Amino acid sequence: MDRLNLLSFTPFRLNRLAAEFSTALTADYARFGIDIPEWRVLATLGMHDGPRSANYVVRCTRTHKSRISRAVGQLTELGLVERQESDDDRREIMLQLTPRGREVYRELVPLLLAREEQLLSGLSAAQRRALDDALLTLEQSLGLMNCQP
Amino acid sequence: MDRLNLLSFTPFRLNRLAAEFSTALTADYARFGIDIPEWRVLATLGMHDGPRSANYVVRCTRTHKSRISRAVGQLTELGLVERQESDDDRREIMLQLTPRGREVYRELVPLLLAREEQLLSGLSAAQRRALDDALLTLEQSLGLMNCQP
DNA sequence: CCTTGACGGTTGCACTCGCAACTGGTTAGG
DNA sequence: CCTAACCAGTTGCGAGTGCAACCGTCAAGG
Repeated sequence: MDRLNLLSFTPFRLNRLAAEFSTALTADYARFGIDIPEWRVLATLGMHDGPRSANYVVRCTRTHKSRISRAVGQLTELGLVERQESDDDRREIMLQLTPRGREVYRELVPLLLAREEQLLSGLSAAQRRALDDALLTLEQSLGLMNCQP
Repeated sequence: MDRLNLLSFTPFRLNRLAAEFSTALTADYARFGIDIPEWRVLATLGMHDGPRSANYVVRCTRTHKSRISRAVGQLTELGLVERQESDDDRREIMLQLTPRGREVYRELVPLLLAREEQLLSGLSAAQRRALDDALLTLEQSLGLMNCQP
């Protein structure tokens, strides 16, 4: 076989599905004036209680540090995130949600989970488990799952 | 549960995996001086023998027409694709691979299939079937599978 | 100490992309 | 016919992104 069916080519399929999911979620972000990179910062900080360094967000989300830096700038401008330099390493910038940021997070999470549910609604429970399993295996084999502080 | 674990949030996971796959493939494209959108055009034209309209590529790949237009421009400049206006509808631009384009396609396909295989190598046969099944169901439920001429 | 290399974060720059406006061509309806 | 709405494809423009260079800080070794 010297031809390639684009529609069954996994990289293309993942790309297209990811794009579809992203644009669906954008509707929810937009309500709060933020976009994908800002959401990633918000989500990472929202997962924990204490502050986390910008670099931690970079490692967790596997997003380029310049993108994170600009997203953080945007979020502080919106008053959702606070920067404060670390005591033990003055290079690090520690980030944490402001009360308003925590509030936005709490409002946003159910919206996004509902959106995810809607997007996955075509899948049976078994299919979801199988998808989750396959994605996890891929993530591990590609080394995407290390997120230690 | 009022928190969201980003690492198990499907849109994020798809996005990250897709990005990982894309950058892996870029190494192969780059050898021929092309990038993702150019590859999509090449792949779509390569799947068939006769010429196809630019709009057909747009519908098949679900890529914005401006992106396709510029990709086609790039490919014609590289001598891999020929444009010719259609006889029965002079708005349409019919596209087809040049001999050189077909040659590049034939060289590129095995490289990309090998790369896909490498990326999926962590999955068992059953996992691959399950992944394929889940992706297909998602594609159908999102209406991504219509590609008629 | 001082130097050297590494690291966290920011920013200038070039590039790509999506949107919307536009061109030229087609179709339908009065 | 003629006009109006629509369609295929192109392009100008603004927004966002990745890269690389940069700044200030830290840690290791002489």
